[in-house]
Amino acid sequence: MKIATFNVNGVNGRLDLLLQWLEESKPEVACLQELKSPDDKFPARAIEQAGYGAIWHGQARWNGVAILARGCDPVETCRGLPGDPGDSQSRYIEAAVNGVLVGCLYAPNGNPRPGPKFDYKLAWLERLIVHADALKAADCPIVLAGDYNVIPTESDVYKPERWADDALFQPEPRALYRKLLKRGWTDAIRHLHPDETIYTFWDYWRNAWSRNAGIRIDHLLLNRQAADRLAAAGVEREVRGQPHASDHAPAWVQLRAA
DNA sequence: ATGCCCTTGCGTCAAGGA
Repeated sequence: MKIATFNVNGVNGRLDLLLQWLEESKPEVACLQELKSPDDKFPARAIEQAGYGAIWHGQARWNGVAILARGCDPVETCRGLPGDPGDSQSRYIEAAVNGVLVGCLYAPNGNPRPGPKFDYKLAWLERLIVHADALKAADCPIVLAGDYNVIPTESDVYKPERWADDALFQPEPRALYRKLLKRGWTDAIRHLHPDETIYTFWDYWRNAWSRNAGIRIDHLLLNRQAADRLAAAGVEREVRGQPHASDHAPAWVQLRAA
């Protein structure tokens, strides 16, 4: 079972690229972020014609997350990250698909720092830890996939000093990410490829793609049951190199059947 | 210290992204 996460940077603006990717990559489950689309503009018909059932939590202009399931409908279990009724940003959606619980998340960027956006990022990640703890009660494989907007270590960035002042690479969000791992979640890609240089995002600016000036911020975190079934994981870099591409590449895991 | 590039929206520039 292949589960992928892809920050599409505009689900309508890049619909053709998304459909082409679904056809070629054929994930059983696809977690999408940065839809940049309100709910009523989500391209549900085109995605259905591509063979995918879908649930989505959109928002005009920014944010927005969706879960796609090949040949079936995801069974929604949660919409919006719990823990703050005042949080109206569409950054979390969760569903059961063929016995696997999948959380699709888009963590806040947090820039500029310091300031309210950085505070919101830290509070959001704290809430994610609380929710992830609660999920552990479920006796099934769980995958928390998405754009965490956290560069975990110096190995995950082409030039650490360039990102030293950026919210993505601050000690606080990195500590929260480590806290998640310590509580029993496995960073699938790093687990299988401990020494490889792997990026999932390349800035549109400064020819970052052609220089391979990337960072790794899209992660798939696995609970114990999912980690026990982990067969392979990687990043589909070639997607980033296409014309009119998103600034992120899809990342994926392959889980063995139970 | 800032811009760089790219998206969306009732837009003709602003705001957000990372």
